[in-house]
Amino acid sequence: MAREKIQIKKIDNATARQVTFSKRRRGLFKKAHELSVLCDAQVGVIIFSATGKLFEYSSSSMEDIVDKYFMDSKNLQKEDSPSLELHMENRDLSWLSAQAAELTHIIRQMRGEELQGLTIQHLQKLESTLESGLSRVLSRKGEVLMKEIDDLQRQEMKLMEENARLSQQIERMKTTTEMQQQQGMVVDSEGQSCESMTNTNNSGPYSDSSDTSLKLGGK
Amino acid sequence: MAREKIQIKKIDNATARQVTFSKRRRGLFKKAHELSVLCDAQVGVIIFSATGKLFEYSSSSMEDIVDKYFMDSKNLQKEDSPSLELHMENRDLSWLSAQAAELTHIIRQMRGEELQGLTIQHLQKLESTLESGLSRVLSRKGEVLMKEIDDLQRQEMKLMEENARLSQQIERMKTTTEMQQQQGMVVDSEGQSCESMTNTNNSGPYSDSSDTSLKLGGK
DNA sequence: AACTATTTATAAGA
DNA sequence: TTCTTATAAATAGTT
Repeated sequence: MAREKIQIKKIDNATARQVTFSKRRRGLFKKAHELSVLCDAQVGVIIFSATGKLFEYSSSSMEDIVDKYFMDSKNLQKEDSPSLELHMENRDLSWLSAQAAELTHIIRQMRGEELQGLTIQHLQKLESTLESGLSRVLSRKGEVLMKEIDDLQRQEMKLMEENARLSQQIERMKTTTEMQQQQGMVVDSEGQSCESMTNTNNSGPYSDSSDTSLKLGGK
Repeated sequence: MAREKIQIKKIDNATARQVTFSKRRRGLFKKAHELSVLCDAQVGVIIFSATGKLFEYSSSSMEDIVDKYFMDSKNLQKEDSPSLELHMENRDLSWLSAQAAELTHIIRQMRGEELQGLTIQHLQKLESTLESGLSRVLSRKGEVLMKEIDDLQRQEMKLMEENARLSQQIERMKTTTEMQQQQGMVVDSEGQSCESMTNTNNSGPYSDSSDTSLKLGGK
């Protein structure tokens, strides 16, 4: 709950996990204590770290609390063969399932489904939530598009510079070739030199356009 | 931790104490759950309210945790026995937790939060979802408002008709009274006879209207 | 139950 | 670990 929001899942980094364990353990014990005092309740907390180390807090004798717990929970176990363990599991599962169903329902309502039974007030709230969400999405889209355009412009600049460089190079090669020809040096026999000749032919004042079209074609 | 700082001592007001108990109990369980997931710890919390009611949270079987606790606290060996069943339980739980987290994330994105990293395509999709959702909500709101207006208009009509009837009745009663006065009938002496006289006076061709007025009075 | 003004808890960084 | 600090969460009092 700070600096950045975190997902509630096992922390990968072992060191960070240990640090968080210490901090949150202290926080949990503090909260447990406050609850016991503020509301005159009996509270017991047992924690085993991943490495098996025990930590505990209890507002009164842990033994008393646990004894009382088992007396109570035995009374609750009447009709079922499933152990207490399964009870817990089912409770947690059903709680989470309910949670998920609730969230799904909210999403559906945001999509404009399952609106029956909503009061005008609810609809109004939904409307403003959607409006602000939409406006944020639009704004974000604008940002992303602007960035995209910016990137493209930079890329364009780079390519133009590159083209200019290439043109210059070709210009220089042409000059060299001409000088060589004037000096009676003719080199047409081999493939490699022929290739360079072809490039030379494409050169001239419009050589940059050819590069651009290649680039565009590639995209 | 809000509005005003409070001292950590028993809350005097019983109602306030009960409310705080509910709120903080939920908060404590949530924190316990987060600690168990984030740090891969086993956590058990037992709470008895001042009235003796039991509340509990445990990341796995409370029985296991308590057993382990007593083994540990008696300085006996510590053991690790994550049964297959527990493994399954944790898997299911974490799956559902992940599900819930995913749903929450979707909702946040629909509210225009947590949009970093979304591609233009994603943003576009989000935008159209929000737009169609918004338009459905607006349309539903329109329906609800129209129905509301319709109901109000019907009610208005009813009331106007009723008013007309009542006005007529009063008009007639006035006339009757004047006629009685002209005939020299004066009846002002006793309470009981006066009452019966009144009833008698209300009888006749318009006795049904009196029923209506009584009904209105009762509303 | 829902709403906020505040207080707390705490994640990341030093 | 401890301290700091920006932020996320919890929650006291209210409606």
